[in-house]
Amino acid sequence: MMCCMAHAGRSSGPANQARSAEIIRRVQAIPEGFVRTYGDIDPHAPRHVGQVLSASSEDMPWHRVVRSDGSLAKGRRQRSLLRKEGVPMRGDRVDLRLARMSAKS
DNA sequence: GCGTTGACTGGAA
DNA sequence: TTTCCAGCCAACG
Repeated sequence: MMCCMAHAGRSSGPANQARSAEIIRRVQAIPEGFVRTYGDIDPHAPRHVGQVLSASSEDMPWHRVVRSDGSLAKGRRQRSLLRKEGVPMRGDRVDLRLARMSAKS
C-alpha cells in the first residue's frame, strides 16, 4: 500500500504539515497529571518534537513532554508546572514509572 | 541541493 | 549512578 503518498513529495506538501500537526495533536492529548516522552510522540524524529513545540503557541501542555529518562528539557520552569498538576516526580526528574502514558491513545 | 542546528535517544565508558 | 559519543530526522538559510 504505497498509493497514499506515493508521489506526495517531501517539500511544501500536505503530508509535511501533517507531521507537525500530529505532534501537536498528541501533545494536547496528554491528560493532566501524566507525561510522555519525545520518543513516544514521534519515535522517528524526537528532535523535531521539541522544535515544533518551541515554534508553537503556549496554549498546549508542552511541559508534559519530557525526555526518555524522565529529565526535563526546560528544567526548573517545567518542573514547577508538572509538580503543580500532580505529576509524580523524583527530585528534578519525572517518575515515568507512574506518569508515563501508553505509546498511543 | 547542501550544510548547520535542535526542548532527542540509546549504548558505552 | 553519571557523563560522553555517534546516529537520526526534519526544518531553516
